[in-house]
Amino acid sequence: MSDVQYAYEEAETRTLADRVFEQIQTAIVKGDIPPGSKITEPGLAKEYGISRGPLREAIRRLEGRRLIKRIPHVGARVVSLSFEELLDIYDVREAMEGMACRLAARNMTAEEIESLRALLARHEETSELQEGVAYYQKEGDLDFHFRIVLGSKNEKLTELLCGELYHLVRMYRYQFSASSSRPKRAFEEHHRIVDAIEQRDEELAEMLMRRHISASRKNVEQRLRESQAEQP
Amino acid sequence: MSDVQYAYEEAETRTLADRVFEQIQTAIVKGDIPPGSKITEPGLAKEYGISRGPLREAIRRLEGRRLIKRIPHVGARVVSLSFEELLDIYDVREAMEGMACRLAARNMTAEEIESLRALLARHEETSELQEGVAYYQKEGDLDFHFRIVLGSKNEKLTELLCGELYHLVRMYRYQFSASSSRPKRAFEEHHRIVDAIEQRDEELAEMLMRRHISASRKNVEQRLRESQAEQP
DNA sequence: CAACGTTAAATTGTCGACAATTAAATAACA
DNA sequence: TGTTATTTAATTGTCGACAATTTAACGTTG
Repeated sequence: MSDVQYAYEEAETRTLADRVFEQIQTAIVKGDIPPGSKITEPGLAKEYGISRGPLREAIRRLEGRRLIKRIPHVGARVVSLSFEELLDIYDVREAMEGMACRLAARNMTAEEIESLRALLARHEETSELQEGVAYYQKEGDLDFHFRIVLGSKNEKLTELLCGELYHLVRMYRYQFSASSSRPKRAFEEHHRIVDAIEQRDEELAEMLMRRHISASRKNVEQRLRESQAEQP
Repeated sequence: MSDVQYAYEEAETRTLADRVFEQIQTAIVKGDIPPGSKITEPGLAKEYGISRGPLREAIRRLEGRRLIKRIPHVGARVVSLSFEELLDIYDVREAMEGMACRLAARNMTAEEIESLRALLARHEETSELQEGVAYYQKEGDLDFHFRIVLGSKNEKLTELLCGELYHLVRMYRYQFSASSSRPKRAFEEHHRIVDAIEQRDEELAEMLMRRHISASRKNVEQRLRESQAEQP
């Protein structure tokens, strides 16, 4: 966590509010501040060693990013997604990442595609070693999707997906994690997607990505309904 | 501007920062504060009659919403989109509104569909009266799209489109406005979209919406390139 | 002892003052 | 006259104090 390793000459020029914004954001995304928690200003201010002014600015920025919900004169809480919202995210991802994949087939460089292939190969190795460890697999899965979004070269698409939706996905990655039979399927699907991108087949690339996300949505939906039926 | 007309018993409970946030946002979206303008804190604070504290919080929230870009120790500016970003937005809209239209065909109530039909009828009237007035047409066009997004009943989709992208569309509605031949076509397309929604034909609804947005993207792209060629 | 009202504590909202940094204006020099 | 230093002004960043509101704790009363 120390900044020492980055021995930049350019002295820390960022603002306190900016740094705390990122710290709180990663804390939320990593789960250190769980969904639904209350954000108390004096508490966090003391924790981060700053006054309430910059802290409030950081909170307002997170509010704009929809990671925090605020009620006037009452306080701020980390967002907490319902089952419906969790599933809603999949539909949004299907639409946007489908488009991202189409654009990636158009705009990715040969080097980027090759690097994507290498990433898949690494995943395949580690997943052979650690069977069923869905956690690592999930982070790797996001890496894959992340690169394709970047490959679209569409700034707005990237902002919305990487700067907003993926935070939520990471927050709820436990709920998002697929069943033990999915990973193998997912790998195959990833490979086919890269194939389509490499062949510059935009339509196929979009279709495969949409199916891929739609399939994991169905998977998660079923699991959610099961766990919901257990404890009503 | 007086709040007197709203004789709510619940006294104005919102925060200064909240109100100013909305005021600045609408000022930006309406063009009163044009793209690229500098936001000076003392200036706006005096204009809105508040201190810099709440004003800064409002700015940070707008920064989170990506309507303002800030550079530490230098200042904040209203975002300013390049041609590429302007076109990028169309691709994002094609993807998200296509999905919204698919979901609307699934989830819109009969009343909502009827109301949508009525809206189209009103537009047809006014557009017959005022030929070629692209401005009104454009606002009406957004109304149409707005309702379909709401009809999707997907909260995340609605947040991202209505709470983020549409602000940019409104900001640049002048550049976004189509050529004089488009409105007639657009009307027909709108009608077909409503038909598909009414028939609960999800695939067709999505496809028609995607074509609709893709067509106006092509239209705008051509116009942008022309005006770009005139003054390089 | 449950429900209500009152008081006390804690939290949020707002402001003005001061420090730090950047931008502008002026002066010095080639 | 044009360019670089230096000083000045303006703007941004941070803090602590106080007011307003909500939450909690407490005691009262039926």
